[in-house]
Amino acid sequence: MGLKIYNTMSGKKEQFVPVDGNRVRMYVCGVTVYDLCHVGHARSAVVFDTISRYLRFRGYDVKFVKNFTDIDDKIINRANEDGKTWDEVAETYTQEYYNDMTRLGVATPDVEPKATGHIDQMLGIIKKLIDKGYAYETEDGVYYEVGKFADYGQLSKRDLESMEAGARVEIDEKKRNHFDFALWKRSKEGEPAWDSPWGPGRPGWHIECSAMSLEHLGETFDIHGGGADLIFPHHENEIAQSCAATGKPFAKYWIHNGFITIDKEKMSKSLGNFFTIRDILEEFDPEVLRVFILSTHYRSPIEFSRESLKQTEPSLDRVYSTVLRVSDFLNVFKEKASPSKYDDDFAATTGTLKDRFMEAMDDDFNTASALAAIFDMIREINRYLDKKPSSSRSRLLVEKAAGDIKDCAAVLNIFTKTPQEWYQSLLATHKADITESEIEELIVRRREARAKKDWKLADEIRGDLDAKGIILEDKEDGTRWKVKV
RNA sequence: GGCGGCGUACCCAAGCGGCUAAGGGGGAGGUCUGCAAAACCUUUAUGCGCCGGUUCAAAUCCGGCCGCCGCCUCCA
Repeated sequence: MGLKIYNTMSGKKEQFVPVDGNRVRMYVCGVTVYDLCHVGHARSAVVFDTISRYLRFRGYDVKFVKNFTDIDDKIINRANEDGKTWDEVAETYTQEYYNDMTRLGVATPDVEPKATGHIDQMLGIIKKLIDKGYAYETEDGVYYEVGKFADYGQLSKRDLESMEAGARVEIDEKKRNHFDFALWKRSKEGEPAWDSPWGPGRPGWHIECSAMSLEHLGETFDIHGGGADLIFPHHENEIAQSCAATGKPFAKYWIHNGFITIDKEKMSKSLGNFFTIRDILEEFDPEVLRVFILSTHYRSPIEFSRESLKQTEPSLDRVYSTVLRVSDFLNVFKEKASPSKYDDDFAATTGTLKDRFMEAMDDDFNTASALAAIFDMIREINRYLDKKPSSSRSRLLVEKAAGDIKDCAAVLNIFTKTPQEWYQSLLATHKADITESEIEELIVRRREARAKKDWKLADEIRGDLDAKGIILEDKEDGTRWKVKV
């Protein structure tokens, strides 16, 4: 079978075959560091983080590059508004970005190039494009002439004529075609500038990705990703620049994630209908957001709401509850019985998890279906533990099943906490009006009451805790507290 | 106007021609429990926006219609 990936270029799922043996080189467009990230950015980051993790899990030797756009108009505007310099703004929001990503469990890519660190490479490409006749100079700077690139529009499936008809942009007389785009912008007085053969200025947006992918991954690489809104013009323009400059194919597979919507509309800065990552993480554990994102296929839109996030919480709780149950089982395990048919049945279902998980992930990274495989296994474990197994095989079987779940969950980078950490996190995000030690204290008092069969007091304590969102579970070896979800 | 996508139970969501339409949440009933909780069991879509068509067979393919969204301007 093997891995299949939906390629925006062909509009179909294709068998994934890397350009160079087992090596996979992928480039993902990162963020422009001029403001805090919202959950739309979180989705893109989580999706490509998961894709890179799965490729590694699949045994590929992955080199993952994700850039920072640290110079552009939005950054300059922000700097002017805040009375800071452009690089202070970029630095501030780069740090904020790391802050958010760390909490979301998004691994740091192998290389995180910055646009301003690759000005020379950009100038080199621009020069090449001018020499080859793909670019021209105006009084504003240097522009790419889209009409010169025969395949222009191949990714976004559009042609220049039909775009002209619907164009809503003002016509810039200095450009030969209004879809021609800036490679180099001459700086105005007081704006940040770098020296170039065309005068002091700054790079256009698209050229940075061509330069950084070329520098770190070479002329042709495997995967290029980003949000679906980057298909046009950004990725179309990257293709035009890179292919024209190198004469080689650019990226082999184009992967684009769908949007997060609010009231069916795309979440975006300009519409103002966004939630920042940190606002959401005030109210929810990061894994809740991560599972919420991965519950939907990466290309489909996700309607965002707190209600949906609240619906996701119990599903995580179910997993942690089982994890706790498994460790309790292993801790007090004593061999008593001989192997039975329950063991055989459980062994049979246990063995299928990874296969089902991989089958789902192989099918264009179907994380929703992959999660279902994990939940099925959670049920199987619970079902098995309900039988109070105690054969010599039981211990190994449960350990194996739990280990498989952990392996699969590691690809999605979820269920990484201990149950204790999970409940503590819920205590914090739910803003429960009680501390852990207060809960422990009440549990002790209730235990004393129960020992005296004072059910009235015991139930009163349970009731008080319940009112504060805390649930008690009486087990053979003591009482556990959980946060109501 | 051009191009792309979406519409599956009370909610979220897989499914891409063929086993009883995954999985999670919620509801109802039950087992277990001092009472609970958790867990498990049963149940909750003869039907997948609507209407036709192709096929032995369609949520899945084709045509039409309705509703919604995205890109074409910065945008993950």
